[in-house]
Amino acid sequence: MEGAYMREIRSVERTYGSMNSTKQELIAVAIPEFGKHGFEAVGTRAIAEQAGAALSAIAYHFGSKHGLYLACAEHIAERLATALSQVDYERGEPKDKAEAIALCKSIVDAMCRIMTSPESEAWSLFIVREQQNPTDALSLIGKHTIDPVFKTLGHCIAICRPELREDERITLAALLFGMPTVMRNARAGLARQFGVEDLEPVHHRLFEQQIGSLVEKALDC
Amino acid sequence: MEGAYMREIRSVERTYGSMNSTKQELIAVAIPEFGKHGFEAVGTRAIAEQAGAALSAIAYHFGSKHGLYLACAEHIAERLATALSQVDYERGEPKDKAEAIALCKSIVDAMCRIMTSPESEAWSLFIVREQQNPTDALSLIGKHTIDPVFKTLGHCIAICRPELREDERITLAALLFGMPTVMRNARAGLARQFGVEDLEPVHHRLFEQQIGSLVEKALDC
DNA sequence: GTCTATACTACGATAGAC
DNA sequence: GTCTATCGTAGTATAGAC
Repeated sequence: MEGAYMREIRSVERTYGSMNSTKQELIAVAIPEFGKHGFEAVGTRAIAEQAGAALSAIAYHFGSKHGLYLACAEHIAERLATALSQVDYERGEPKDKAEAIALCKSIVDAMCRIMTSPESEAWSLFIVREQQNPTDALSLIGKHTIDPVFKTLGHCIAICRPELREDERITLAALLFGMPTVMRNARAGLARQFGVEDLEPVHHRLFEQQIGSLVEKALDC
Repeated sequence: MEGAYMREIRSVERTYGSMNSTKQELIAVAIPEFGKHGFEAVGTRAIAEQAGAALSAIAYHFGSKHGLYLACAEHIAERLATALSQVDYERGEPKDKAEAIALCKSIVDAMCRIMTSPESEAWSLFIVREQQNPTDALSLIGKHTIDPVFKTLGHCIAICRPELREDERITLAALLFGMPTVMRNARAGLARQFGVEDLEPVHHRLFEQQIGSLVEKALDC
């Protein structure tokens, strides 16, 4: 569907930059940097240089370093929303236990993929870091995308484990939802346990399997 | 047991400083600051001021800001080791499945307590943060205290779930061990779900319960 | 062992030329 | 829209008095 013409346009955009290429380049560079080292640890000069832009470009496009950070957060929130919405809408309301379990597994699976896919590696780090010490707007933005999924998870748990109170359901939902983040947060420690430099796709698969079976056990009581 | 004499000594120590009171005060101030805001975000001037010491005291006692950070890590590693060793040694080798499950639960419970106790709140934040982007010496120090516990966990899992391969056991151990950290890492998001400003002891108890039952389900297949 | 004073570097933000 | 140049502030580190 994509002819040579469009490919050329895109190539030109990449090479010489049109529209807001600097703006987008700054965001593209900043996300992995903020994710890896944290907001304060990253300097505006380093970001600008890596993006091939002048220091003042940050102030021009985003007002301040913090503005750039927020722009990164918004960019990630959009991507995350689309990644999670795929799961939500391909299935209807779960009617019985089996459907509820399947839906939960697909949600947790989606989280696993988000946390492990190399494409999204940069911003999964960003999210985890921000989740740990939430700043103003970002937590609000992020929650707009996470809340509906969380609600669905709670609904499924209510179907599978009707004996649980609401606060117990919330707690369980948080645990299931949070498990995929364990492999992100404890990454360095885990790599040591496996005797490798860094986690590989094989280990991600192992995690997905174990998490999946744990979700089943948690719901099929 | 503490007479006026000792109280006076202590008062003198506080006021004029003897031995290494400034040194210890600097560590005591730095741990929660580094934990809350991260290494780069915390200023040496702020730490010194809060500790009632001069800026140069940091350079004198620890060589540099990074030296202070390492000293904090060592201090925490000691405390963590004692907190976890209580669990390890009060029980012998687990001989049957029931004993293994009980030992696992006590380990995970200990982690929960470490993650939630107000006393250790400051350094649980520090640990989680460091675990996320590990720096030189600290990860080595921390692992010396965590590895034995992790090994015990793997041993218990081998007893309960003999059908699992070694890499699967490691994965499961990491998940069980990591669950208590979920409530730390996702703290802000969780508080929103519960509709409170910050997590309260009630919520911590809820987590401990749900985690406990999840551990049982994971092992009692 | 702890303080004051200071040198040096790097940061974020801004002004103004093109 | 992007650059260069510069301002004020803050961080680390050191020298020297007490």
